[in-house]
Amino acid sequence: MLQLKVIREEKTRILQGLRKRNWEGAQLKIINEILALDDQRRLNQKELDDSLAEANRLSKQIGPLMGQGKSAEAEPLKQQVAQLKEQSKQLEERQRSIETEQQELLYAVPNCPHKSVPKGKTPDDNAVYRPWPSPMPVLHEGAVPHWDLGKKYNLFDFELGVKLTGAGFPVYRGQGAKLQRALIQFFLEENIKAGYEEIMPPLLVNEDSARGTGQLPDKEAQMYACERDNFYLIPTAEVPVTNLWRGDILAEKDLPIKATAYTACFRREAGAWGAHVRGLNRLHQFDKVEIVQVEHPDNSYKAHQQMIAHVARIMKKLELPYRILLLCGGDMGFASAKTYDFEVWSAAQERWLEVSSVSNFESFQTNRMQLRFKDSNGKIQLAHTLNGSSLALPRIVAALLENHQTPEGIRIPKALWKYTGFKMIS
RNA sequence: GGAUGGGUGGGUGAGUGGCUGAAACCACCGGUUUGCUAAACCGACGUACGGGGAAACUUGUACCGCGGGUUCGAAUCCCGCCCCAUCCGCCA
Repeated sequence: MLQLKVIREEKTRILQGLRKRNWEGAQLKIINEILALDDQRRLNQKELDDSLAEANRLSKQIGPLMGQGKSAEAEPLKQQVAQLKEQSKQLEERQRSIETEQQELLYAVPNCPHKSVPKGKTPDDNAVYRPWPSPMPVLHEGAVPHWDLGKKYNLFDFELGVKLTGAGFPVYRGQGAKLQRALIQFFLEENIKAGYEEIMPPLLVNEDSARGTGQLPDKEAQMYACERDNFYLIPTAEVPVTNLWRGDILAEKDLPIKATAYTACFRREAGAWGAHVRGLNRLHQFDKVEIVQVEHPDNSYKAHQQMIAHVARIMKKLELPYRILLLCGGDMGFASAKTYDFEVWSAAQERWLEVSSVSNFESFQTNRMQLRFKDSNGKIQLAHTLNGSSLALPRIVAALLENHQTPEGIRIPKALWKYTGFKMIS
């Protein structure tokens, strides 16, 4: 969530940013409501503190009096304290209700887009930040989509997944299974080479963690929940990995923290099914390697660019056509200040598929999870967090199969050979 | 699932209901001393939200797992919850 201090001090900038997210009159009023509540909160706190201070002062006099046996003199003091206490209780209740209301409003406000984020309402308004520079690949006669290739070479099986679990839970097998493992290994190794520490986190997290990265309270419907134990299956490794530092106050020299993790990801995606979800395009369970950075606010945008360059390098090694989009205000995630999407070309479906979303959240997540650092002046400030996929497997597999298919079989890019152990799927 | 013991500052760990925001030690930071390093010594050393101040800083309140209660006054007493450790059972 946005920092109160920032809303107070940079209201104009925040309002401008929210307009970029297509917020209008009524919604924008929330900002004023938050600020009005803040004035109330501060006023009320002063009153409360004064009341408590007076009660403390009087209480301190009572002890000695009782010790000296002057209970008659203590009696009126006791009554005064009792009165103050009653008053404090009311003020405290009021304070609590103000804070709750303010908190709820703050939760409803998305991150303020960076000034470089373009205006726009839908995915069509996203800017192509880096187009694919070469001509699109031309497939041979009789080329087919990945779901047919999967069947033909026995790489994955959706019917079996339905038998075991339900739709959206594919079973990978044979070279298909090994390809998954090879990609995971490849991505992790690339990330480690780039200075990321490998993390293998739990796949179930508690409520605090889900709240820390912003999955709760709003996106409850997206996560699978184990109600009995109050755990959630992670929708992305971002959740457990970022929460590793929840509540910490880091030293400035600890920054940046760079972490990578492979995990299975679980998404309910309720109601999102329909067109364009065939095959591996959209699943309830999928594999993903994630990169996360905790950065100094001064460096987070530089880090953002480095992450993009890093993901681009991996895409290149996979020999797949891709482009990078700069998302418009209307298409950005709730918590993000700036997001680049990587899209891979699916040659048989003839459309772009999102395979990575690299975002700078600035202090939106860290404010919620109180992830801070002590700067060189000894001041404590919120760190910035960034994350991105490097990469999500299913659509990469789809593109890989489709783009690299030949009449003789599917060509495996050279970078993967040492992980797959085979150069062709046939 | 059963039994027992625990949750105090970055860590270890004291704490008879008022003098405890909290001893001591370690770590960290600043300094002194010393060819260098080490050691020794001295000092500072929590967080949040308010008030005052341009700032350094100062001041109020809250916080000893969380939430309630008793009391003029709670880290300390009472109740509920959560979490952790160990042992037993089950188990890859």
